[in-house]
Amino acid sequence: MFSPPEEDLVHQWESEQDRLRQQVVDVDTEDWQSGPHFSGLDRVGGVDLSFIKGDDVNACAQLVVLSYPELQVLYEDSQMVALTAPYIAGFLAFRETPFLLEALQRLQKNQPELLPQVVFVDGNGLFHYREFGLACHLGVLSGLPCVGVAKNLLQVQGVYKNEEHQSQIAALQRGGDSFPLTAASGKVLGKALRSSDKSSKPVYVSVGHKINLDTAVRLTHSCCRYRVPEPIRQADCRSREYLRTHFPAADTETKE
DNA sequence: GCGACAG
DNA sequence: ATCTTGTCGC
Repeated sequence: MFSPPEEDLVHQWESEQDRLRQQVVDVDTEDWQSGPHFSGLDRVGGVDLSFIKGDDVNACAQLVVLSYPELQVLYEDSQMVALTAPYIAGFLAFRETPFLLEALQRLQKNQPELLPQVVFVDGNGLFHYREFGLACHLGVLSGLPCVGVAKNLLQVQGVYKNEEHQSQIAALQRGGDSFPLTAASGKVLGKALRSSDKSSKPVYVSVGHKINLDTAVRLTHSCCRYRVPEPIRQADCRSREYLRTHFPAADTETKE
């Protein structure tokens, strides 16, 4: 009768994820996705949030739009926001999505011609406890194609970071090589991708919305100058720089 | 108690 | 997410 507040919150969030999950489209829906070189794709977006050390409330929400295939920054939006939801593994979207959506809406209102045709999200999509990670959440709520790219492996649904996984990583020879992340159910939830020849540590790609897994993996590889896809890397770099210049040493603030 | 735990 | 410099390697 009196369950802990956080437990109630989690239950509420789980049902919300179950409801929204039915709206995920895990196949290609755009013309540019069919071609071998994504002809027709001109703009790719990237989103990220950066925090001030020791402050888990105030963050800089970042949206960038890059040209494709040049990967030059066409648009940048940095906005300080105050997060309300706590971070709970499996529910990252409830903490970050509202502010990423706001950034996309600002762009649609001010320069709709620059709206990205696909958005790279730092985090997972279908590769998730309940197959509805941040990339799916943002995709469904925005209606835009989204790709989830996580830098670390989430051990879910029977996918483990064991010796077998390590050997599969070792077998990735060149940038573009990948192997599937298969759930105990047999469903492929995502792929581990060697994003460049240089980086031996893979990134984990999964479908967010309106794109199929193999297209998502090919696209991710084509957007990588370094290990992390350029849209996400730029969003990360620029949001961190924003915090550096607007909140210099916010940690060692003079106190009496 | 121990290990996991996207960002 | 953030705490944190240099360092080993190509």
